Amino acid sequence: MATLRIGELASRGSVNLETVRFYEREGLMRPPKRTPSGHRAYLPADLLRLRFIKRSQALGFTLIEIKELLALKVTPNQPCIDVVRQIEAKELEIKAKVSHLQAIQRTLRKMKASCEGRCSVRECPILESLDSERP
Amino acid sequence: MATLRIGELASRGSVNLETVRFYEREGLMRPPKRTPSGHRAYLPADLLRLRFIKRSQALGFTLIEIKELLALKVTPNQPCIDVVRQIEAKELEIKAKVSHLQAIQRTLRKMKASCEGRCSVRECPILESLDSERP
DNA sequence: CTAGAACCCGTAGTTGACTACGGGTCAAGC
DNA sequence: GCTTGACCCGTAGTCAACTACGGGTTCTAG
Repeated sequence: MATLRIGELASRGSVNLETVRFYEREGLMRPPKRTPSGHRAYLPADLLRLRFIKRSQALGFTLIEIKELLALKVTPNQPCIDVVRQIEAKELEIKAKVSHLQAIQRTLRKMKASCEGRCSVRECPILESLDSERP
Repeated sequence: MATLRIGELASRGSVNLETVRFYEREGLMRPPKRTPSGHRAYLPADLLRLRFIKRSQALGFTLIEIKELLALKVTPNQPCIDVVRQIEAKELEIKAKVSHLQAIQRTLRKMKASCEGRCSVRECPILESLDSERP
């Protein structure tokens, strides 16, 4: 069947070739078969796996978490409840990040409202609030 | 006048002592006067400066950006327009981050809605979508 | 007077996710 | 047959923001 060399795999997965080797070292990509001369020969399934990694990453999963997700796949008959749990945990995490950022947004908006940009640096209320406001 | 040793400054600023030295190396904290034996002797203004750094950081500014903000303060008669610009740029940046995270949230919610956690890993629609959905 | 905390310094290690380097081998086209 | 590009490997460097280490001084309380 059609195998892919590492360069092909990398470009079809839109990642750097070194990244593929890195994922192999980190245990995210499985070590592929080798040609007699030692070059990596990937199967189409490996491209799927690479894309799985990139998509999970785009959803905010760390490489460690992705490794966990991939580990779940090795027992295909198990119920997928752990997958759902991972998704829920990530949802909570992202929700927390969003509220944190929104709190920052409110503070920045207040700061901007306090100054028109026409006062001097010495008396700028924005800089003053950075000096003295609660952290 | 009352000077602070580095340990005092660090604990009043709620940072690690090594962090203060690090900020000095990085040009964020000014090198303080020294006692005859070589110990750092900080002035109250240095505590303000340290807090300025931490507060700016809590608002999402990087150390490099904070250095820029601090640099603005050395010309106290200049208009503060650049301060306002920095705030506005950070606001935009955070807004972009929030929308990115919200897009992720929507995807995660859809995923969760697609599976009750009772199917098997082999056929779990969440894992399938991670395999095949657009990145 | 001495134990032990607090300080000094330069350097190295941490985290996460890559990315690059250098020196060597292999494969494909002309 | 030779050039050039793709691959091999292990190691080291990058970024940000610290944090720790080790070995040496100094200060302070009992």
